[in-house]
Amino acid sequence: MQMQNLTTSHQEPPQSQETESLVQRLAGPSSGKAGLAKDQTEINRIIADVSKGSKFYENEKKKDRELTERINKVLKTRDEVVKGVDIRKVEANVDRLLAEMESQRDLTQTIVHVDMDAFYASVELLSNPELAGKPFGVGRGVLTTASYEARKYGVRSGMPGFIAKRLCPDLIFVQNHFSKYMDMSNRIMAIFKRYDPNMLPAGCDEGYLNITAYCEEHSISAEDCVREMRRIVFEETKLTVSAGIAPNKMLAKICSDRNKPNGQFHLPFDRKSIVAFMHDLSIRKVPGIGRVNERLLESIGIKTCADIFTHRVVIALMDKQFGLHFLLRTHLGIASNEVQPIQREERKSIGAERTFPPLDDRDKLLQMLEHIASELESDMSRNGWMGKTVTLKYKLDTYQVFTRAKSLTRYVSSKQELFSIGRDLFVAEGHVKVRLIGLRVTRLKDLRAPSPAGIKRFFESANSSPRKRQKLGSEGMRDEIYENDEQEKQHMDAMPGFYEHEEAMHHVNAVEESEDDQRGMVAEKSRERPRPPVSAPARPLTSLVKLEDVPRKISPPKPKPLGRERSKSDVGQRSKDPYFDVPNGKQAQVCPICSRTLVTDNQGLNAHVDFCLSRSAIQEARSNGGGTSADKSEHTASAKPPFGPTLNGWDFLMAQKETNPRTKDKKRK
DNA sequence: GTGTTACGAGTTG
DNA sequence: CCTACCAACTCGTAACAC
Repeated sequence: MQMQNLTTSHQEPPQSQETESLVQRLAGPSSGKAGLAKDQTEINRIIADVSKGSKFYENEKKKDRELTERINKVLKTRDEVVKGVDIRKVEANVDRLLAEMESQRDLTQTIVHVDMDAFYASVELLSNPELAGKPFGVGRGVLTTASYEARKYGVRSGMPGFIAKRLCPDLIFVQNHFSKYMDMSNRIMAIFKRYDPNMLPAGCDEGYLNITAYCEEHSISAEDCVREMRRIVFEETKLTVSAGIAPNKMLAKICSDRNKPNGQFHLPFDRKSIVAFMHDLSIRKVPGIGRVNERLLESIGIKTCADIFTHRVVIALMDKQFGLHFLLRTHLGIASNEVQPIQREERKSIGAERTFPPLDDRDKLLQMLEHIASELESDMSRNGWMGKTVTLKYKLDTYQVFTRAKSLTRYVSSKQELFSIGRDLFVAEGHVKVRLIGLRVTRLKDLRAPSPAGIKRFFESANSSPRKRQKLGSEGMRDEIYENDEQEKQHMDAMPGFYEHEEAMHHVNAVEESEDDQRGMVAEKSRERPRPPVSAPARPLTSLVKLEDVPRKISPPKPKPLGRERSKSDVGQRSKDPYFDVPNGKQAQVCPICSRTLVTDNQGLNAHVDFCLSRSAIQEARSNGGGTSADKSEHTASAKPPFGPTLNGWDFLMAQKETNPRTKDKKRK
């Protein structure tokens, strides 16, 4: 929902480059969204005007600049990488990969993505019919959603209230009523489950279903089935749903947007139609491609999924940056069609954070932090988690975000421990003016044993929605900090969707202790590792020094993805650039995909030597053993599609040629 | 060499 | 009048410590 407001730019006109792309950035997801807006450029202008000069704006400007820089590097890399390679050959190899993917295409499952129309707004409408036909937004400081009338003015979810008001002076603000949404969500999901008990909720207002079996059993067509489902939802709740029917999740999701308010779209289940469908599709529509990747891809000429094919050679040569595998699949319209509820075990972290009016009073901030620690504690105990790494996160009033982590030898979850660790981390930062502070715990241990009967584990009690509960609860200190906690409530209600559901799903199993798995006990020593001596100044500097002004030596820049410059803590450590660190190859060969030189080390791991792969990457690949995360070697997707792959580029290669028999052994490790 | 820690970036709803 | 731009989560990457 939100702040993708800062979409991207097209080739910015020469005049004021920055401004152009910035204006777009500040503007809106517009590019994608269906039928809104009178005149998007006018809207963009207003938004830019209103934001002008704010800290937020300045920060966006900076980020925009950084992105532009990053793009330039990408282009440069491209020019280098293209030199001297046999384009034809690369092309042929990619085409082979494509053919292989094509042969894996599965059209047997009927997947549906259902998506409620303006969910919160619709729910509000039910209890307040007065609002019918009027432009209104739900939420206060930040809108969680907007009625369709409001959208015509360019008002969107995630937009700050004051900007919305500017765009639409008559805008009515309605408060969030969270529990209502949750109740409604439960009712709706229950209906969906009649069609697929195994459905995958993906937020409180949407989900994926596999209706293959249902249609079969009831001898009904997919379209009729979905129509009926939508009708029933409407009859039972008076809310409308849109749906997409397709052979996999990605396509279904895109399709559900096609006839958005209260409609459905069925994509024919044949290769030709699918490829045609993808042909003109903006890559931005593809789940997993956000505003940054959109711009990155655009810079090499890719705007639509058809362009992926056109530029496949460059993508192959720069797999690392773009993710060949993922993009090829996208081009073909191939993605996962697996639908099943999220399993509890999949959770990797749990946290809490809070935004407030910028504050630099240490005591108040610590109070805040303590409060967050206690929220987190109850969240964790309520849901049965403990964890070994605690991460502090804070955002300066300049919107710059930092995280600081501390790992422990034991699992923690109590407020006391969380707070004291968080406090230490925070205090070490010195004097800072902050607008957000939060804690997150990772390396989790699940206190609720893997349930033997994993079936009933989801959704039973969705209203246990912890986050909200807590926040509504105990707010002793808060009043001291907040003039009125209106805004605060607003945050509480800000984005309930997904996580609440997940929590809900997790809620069920009985608590039972599992023995302390000591797997992670090893690096005891390393945890005690002192902070890099030089790093202190690297912290966000308090006082008057703006971060950008701090000389590099002292405050190294944030790493930039393409050729990472090394993060703060690295200052003064190694001096070589690991990015170009060439592994000690035992044998070299020609990469079958891109024809660059390929080095294979004595462990059977492969790397291209002209760029990208560092030793640690190799190490990681090695330690990854299974080759799941897509063999960190090259030619695997680096873009992380939310829809799981079925085959990755490297596997394919390996299967193709019997090279490196050892690779396999090693991988099985 | 292996395993671990730390931090920024990116996406989503 | 002023209002003042999210939260949760995952991933990739580099460095450290034995």
